[in-house]
Amino acid sequence: MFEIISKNLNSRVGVIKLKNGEVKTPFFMPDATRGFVRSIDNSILEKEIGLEAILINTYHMFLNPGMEIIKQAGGAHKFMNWSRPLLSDSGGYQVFSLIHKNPKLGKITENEVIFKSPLDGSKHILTPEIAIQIQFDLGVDMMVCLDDPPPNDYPKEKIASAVERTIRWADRCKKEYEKQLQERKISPENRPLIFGVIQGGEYLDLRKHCADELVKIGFDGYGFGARHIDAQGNFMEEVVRETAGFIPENALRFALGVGTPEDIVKCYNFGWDMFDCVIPTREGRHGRLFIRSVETQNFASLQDGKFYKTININNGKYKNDFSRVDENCDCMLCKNHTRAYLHHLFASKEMLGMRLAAIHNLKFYADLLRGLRNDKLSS
RNA sequence: GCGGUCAUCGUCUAUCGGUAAGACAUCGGUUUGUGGUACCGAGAAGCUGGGUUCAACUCCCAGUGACCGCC
Repeated sequence: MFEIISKNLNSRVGVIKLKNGEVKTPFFMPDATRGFVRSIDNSILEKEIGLEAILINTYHMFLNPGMEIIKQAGGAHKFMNWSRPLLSDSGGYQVFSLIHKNPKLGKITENEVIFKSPLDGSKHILTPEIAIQIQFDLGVDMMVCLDDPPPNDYPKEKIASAVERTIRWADRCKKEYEKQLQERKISPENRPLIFGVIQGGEYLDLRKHCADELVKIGFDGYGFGARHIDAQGNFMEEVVRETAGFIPENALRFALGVGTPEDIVKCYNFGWDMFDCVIPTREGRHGRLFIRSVETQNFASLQDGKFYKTININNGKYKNDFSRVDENCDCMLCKNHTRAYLHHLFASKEMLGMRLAAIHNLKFYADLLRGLRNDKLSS
C-alpha cells in the first residue's frame, strides 16, 4: 500500500496505492470538512491546483447532510464528485474540543461520547465502532480512529488517561474495521487504510507509550494527535520530531493539522508524510496571501520560513498596487489580476476575493509539497 | 412665506457649565485534525460669528444648513 521511493536522513518520498488512485508522499490535503473546500469547486482543486487528495470530516458529514443522503448518493466520492483519494478524519478532535471547551455540550464515558449538535441541538452518540462504520459508509480511501485529544494545558495525569482511552478506542476501531471488511466483502487491494492517532501532549514518555500500544494493534499509518503548538504558540519541535521516530518506518506518518509552511517543511524533515490544515483556506478568506520569496524548487532546502512571506491584502497600501500578487505564481489569481483589484474585492466583501485568495494559497501549499518531492527525487 | 425641531469622530447616536462616551465604518494585528468567526490594538468630533461666565460643546442672540408641519 505504501512504498518508500527514496530517503534522505529521516525524510522520505513515497507513493500510496489506494482504491481511487495513487498519491505521492509527502502531500497536503485541504480540509473539505463538510464535503467542500469553501467556495472552491473540486475541478479547480484537481486541475488548477493539482491536489492529490482532500480531507472530509466524519463528524460534520454525519450531522449534515447525514448518512442517509450519503448512502443514497452512493458514497462521499459520488456525492461530492471527487474521484481522487479521500481521507476522513474521525471527528474526535471536533467533538472533544467542543466538550472540553463547554462540558454542557456533551459527555464522555468509557463506552461512548454523547454530544449535542450545535446545528439543531439534537443529541448524537459516537462510539469507536460507529465512527468506523460511518467512515465505511462514506467510502473513503483512508480513515482515522476515534481518539481523545485533550488540550495541551491539561495536567499530565489527565493527558495520560486520554492516552489510555485513545488506545482502548483504537483497539475497538481496529476490530470494527476488520469486521466491516468482512461484512462488506472488501478485497485487500480495495480496502481503505486506517490510521491510529498518537496522543500524549508534550510528554515524550506518554507519546512513546501511546505509539507502542497502537503499533501493537497495527495500523497502516499513525497520526500526531492534539495540537502541535504549545500555549505560547510555538511549534513543539522536539515532541513532533521524537514522535515520528516512535512510528515504524514502513507506516505512514500523518501530521494532523500541520500547519504553517515552515512547520510542514520541518515535519517533512522529521519523517512525516501527510499534512492537512485550514491555514491556506481560512487565512486566504481573511485576506492573508502567501508569497514566494524563492523559486518553488528550492523550498526543500529552506526550513526557517524565509522562503516565503505573507501579505494582508486588506491593508490600505495595496489600494493602488497594480503589481502581481506573487511574481513566482501562475495561479488564476496571479495570472489575471493585480493586488489593487484583489484589495478592492476584499474591501467590497466580495466572495470572489476570498475564493481567489484561497485558490492562490492552496496552490502555494501544493507547490511547496511538490517542491519537497521533486527536490528529493532529483538528489 | 409662516411655525417648529435639530446641528458632536467618515456615519449614527450619548453625555456634560470644569478630562466629550459608544456603535458601525476606517487602519494595524491575531486565526494550525475549517468560525465568511471571534478577539486584540490604533486613529478619528463640538457648523459660523457674537454675548453671559473664572470657565461654554453645553446657556442666550444672530447667521448658515438640514428635516417636519401649515398656507
